[in-house]
Amino acid sequence: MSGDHGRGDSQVNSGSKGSDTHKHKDKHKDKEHRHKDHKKDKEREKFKHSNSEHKEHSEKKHRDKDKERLKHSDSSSDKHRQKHKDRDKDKRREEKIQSSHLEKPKREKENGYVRDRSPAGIKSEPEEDNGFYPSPQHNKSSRQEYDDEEYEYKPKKVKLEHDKKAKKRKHEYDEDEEDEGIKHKKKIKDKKGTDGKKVKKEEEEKWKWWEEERYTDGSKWRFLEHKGPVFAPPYEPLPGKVKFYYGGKPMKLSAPAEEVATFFAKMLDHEYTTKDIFRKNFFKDWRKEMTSEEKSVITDLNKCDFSEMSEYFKAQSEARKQMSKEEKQKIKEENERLLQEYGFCIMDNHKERIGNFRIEPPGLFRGRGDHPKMGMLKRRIRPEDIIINCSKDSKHPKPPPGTKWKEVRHDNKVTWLASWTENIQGSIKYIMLNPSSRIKGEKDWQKYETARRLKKCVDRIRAQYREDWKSKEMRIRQRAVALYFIDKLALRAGNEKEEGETADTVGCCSLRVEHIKLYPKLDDQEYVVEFDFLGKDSIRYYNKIPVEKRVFKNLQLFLENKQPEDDLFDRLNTSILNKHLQELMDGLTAKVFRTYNASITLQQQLKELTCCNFKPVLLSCIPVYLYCTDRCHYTRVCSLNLGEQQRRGKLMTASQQRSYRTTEPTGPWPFFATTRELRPKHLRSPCKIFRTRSMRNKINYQQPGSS
DNA sequence: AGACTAACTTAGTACAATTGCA
DNA sequence: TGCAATTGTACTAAGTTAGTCT
Repeated sequence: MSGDHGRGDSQVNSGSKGSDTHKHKDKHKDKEHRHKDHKKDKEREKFKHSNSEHKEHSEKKHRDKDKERLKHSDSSSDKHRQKHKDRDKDKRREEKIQSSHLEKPKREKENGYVRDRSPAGIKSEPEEDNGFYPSPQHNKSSRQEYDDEEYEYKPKKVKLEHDKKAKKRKHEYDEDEEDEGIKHKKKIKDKKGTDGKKVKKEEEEKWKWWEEERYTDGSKWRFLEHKGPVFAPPYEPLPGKVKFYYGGKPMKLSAPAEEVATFFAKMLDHEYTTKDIFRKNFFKDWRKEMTSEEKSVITDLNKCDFSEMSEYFKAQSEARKQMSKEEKQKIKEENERLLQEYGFCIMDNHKERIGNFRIEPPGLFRGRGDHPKMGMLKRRIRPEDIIINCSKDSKHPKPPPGTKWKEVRHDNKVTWLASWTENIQGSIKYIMLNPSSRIKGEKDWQKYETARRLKKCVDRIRAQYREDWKSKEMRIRQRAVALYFIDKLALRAGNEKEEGETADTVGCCSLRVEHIKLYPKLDDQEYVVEFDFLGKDSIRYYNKIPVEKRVFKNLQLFLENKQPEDDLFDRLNTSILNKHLQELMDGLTAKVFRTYNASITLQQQLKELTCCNFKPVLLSCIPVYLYCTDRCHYTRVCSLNLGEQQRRGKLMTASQQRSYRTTEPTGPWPFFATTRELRPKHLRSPCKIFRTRSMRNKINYQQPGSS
């Protein structure tokens, strides 16, 4: 059964152009009407029966009226559509920014992997808080055997060392630093000197975190020390000769206004700056930075001439390209120095690479698709905005002289090192570790393990949702059809989004009537559903796919008496769906289907397409695409980021190894091959494996069947 | 039950670095 | 060997999920 689930999807990158066709005619007028945040009604009614009461929601009157007419929603349950749109967002954001995060103990859910609960709760007092992982060298015995049937992570033995002195830690840190820092440089040298032995030795020294046990108490670490983030360099005013003109006349701007103007000038060649929303948002925010005189003069963006600024930046970037080798080397060294100083942290007793240790610099917000906030000013983040997370007994990072952190906290239930609240959407941004870190790798591993468990019960789950297509209850039918789409078409869950805050994109649960078309017959196929919507990142999803008759009939039912802007699945949301999935399998959520189906597809395709008896595990950052000639579509099967060192040395980090595990049990460990090793001789003709990004771009623009 | 949102994963884009071809 | 094409990496936007509060 699993075999017949071909992904018939095709993504067509349409950008904002595509989205135009998706706009509702009366989008603004009717904002209220089709706001996606309205909550679905309490679901009580039986599909057939309906004597339920009609809840009144005055704001939704029109819509509710329509709903009332729905044959199938007879029972009453009009959607409960509570609006909160009109809330004062700014106020909320303000509050959000001001309110400090509360440290709440959270129950760690391990997706069902770790069932044991270690009694070793973690203590927060420095004297008692110095548990270190047993070092890998001394922990060989804890090596995990891979067993498909009963694979489980074992709980990490939590060794608590009392009173680990800062001195000792410092010592280890230094040692580590020396170790890693020198190692890194050495490695490069060795590479150059083709000294294979040393490299090999270093490979062996790599920390095999996956052979160790994991925390089971929900804590993510015992000890965390880092140097804090690197801030964006301060604004450097333009040289006097570079002028801004307003209405043809040169005008000297105040530094804050000039800085924001340079953000615009730097984007002048970009299509963004021609978009009305972008210009409007930019101008509004820019004016906030102006002095009152500037504000009184500069009233029309069209009269602003940034071209001299723009030319200046172009010249600068040109000059950068033309720099001498020495100069370039100097910059490289400086970057390396910053990386060495701020790019690593000590988590438990290992030095780990930080993913993004630089704070996002100020600039203009570039949303994707038709984002209502594009062009808004992303403000400069100051130390006062930053919450630092580290262990109490670590050497806390120092804020830049004369500044303070917003807060220093010690929450080992989370993985981030620093966070701040961003001003565009009011969301929180984090500084976290690199994918090669233990903490990311474990999570990744766990993800694939969950997918592997799904493999064991996917037949049951599919049988179940097929059965549910016949349910008496509308909500169950909707749930079952949605799940079928998620499984068959690899659609995303599709959360509801707050209108006006983001681009109008949807996923499965948030599909609207206008996003599908039903064709009882199309060409020589029956029961064809045509999907046309903007998904994540406003990438257009366009697909025509034949579905089973029952699904088709259900869809017809769901569409009855609905307006184009109404929800297709009006009795469903991601929360309902995921709760259901959780009951079907521990740890199962909608996204697991994507992981599972991508993995199984990769595996099947490799099996089908390769003729050597080996399991290639793709080892480079090159995205690999498999072309399924029978279905006329391409599937992106994988890509990953491999660090420079690994790439050069052809080493694979643990997390990368995990990333490439597919749902099939791999035995002790698969034979690894890189994409480069996946040569034509390994392939069955006439299959095609594409590995280039340029190919991906071609693929993305390709309509299904048009190849 | 729904609103809110913290925390984390996924994924596109820009540009730097590297490769490969004439 | 020089330049165009391709690939790698950093950055950060846009998702998902689950916990908590009302």
